Amino acid sequence: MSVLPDSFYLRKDVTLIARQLLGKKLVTNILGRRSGGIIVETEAYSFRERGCHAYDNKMTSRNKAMFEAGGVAYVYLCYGIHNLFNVVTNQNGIADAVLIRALEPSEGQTYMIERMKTQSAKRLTSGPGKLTKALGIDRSFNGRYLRSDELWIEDGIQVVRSHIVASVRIGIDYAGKDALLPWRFSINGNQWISK
DNA sequence: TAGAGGATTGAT
DNA sequence: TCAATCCTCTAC
Repeated sequence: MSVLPDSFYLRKDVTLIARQLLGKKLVTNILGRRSGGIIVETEAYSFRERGCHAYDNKMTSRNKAMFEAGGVAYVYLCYGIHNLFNVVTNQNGIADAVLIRALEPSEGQTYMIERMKTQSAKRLTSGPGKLTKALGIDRSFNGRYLRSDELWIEDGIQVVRSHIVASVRIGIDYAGKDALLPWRFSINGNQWISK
């Protein structure tokens, strides 16, 4: 297993990176409690379209991590309840990011069950707000380097192109015609995709 | 500085 | 279908 290099994130095509993140493994190691899973669902966001927090290059205190050079995390609070985890991409000053929407757990399920306060190993990480909770990711990870000791993404499984499904993104009706962009990517038939 | 609303989720 | 829940952004 090898941790993804900065060059993976620094590329300009955010939808290509969103596709290539499928099959990669997101891992946290918090206080020695290591857990992680294979990425099975992503969404691309770019400053060029209205679905993005940094649309039109507008920087705020919330989204400023998106303007960093690719290879850091952008974590923010949604609906006052859920932490959502994004991978920042592209060069410094260009606000593109990929939202990680679902994982297939591959290690540390015991810790995930504990964090989720559930008895069941089912659907632990099948949604953007759930996977952050299961992995222990909160807003203290905002701006964190993705090759750090507590958080990283490494090589996982190969996903062939024909198994990748593109569809419209979730919950951005306010984005007008940009809401119709097919920038949500998932692994066809995977059990862990969000509903 | 007040008010509206959100890249969600789980219970009803 | 709806409430939970609070931060962020916008308008005044």
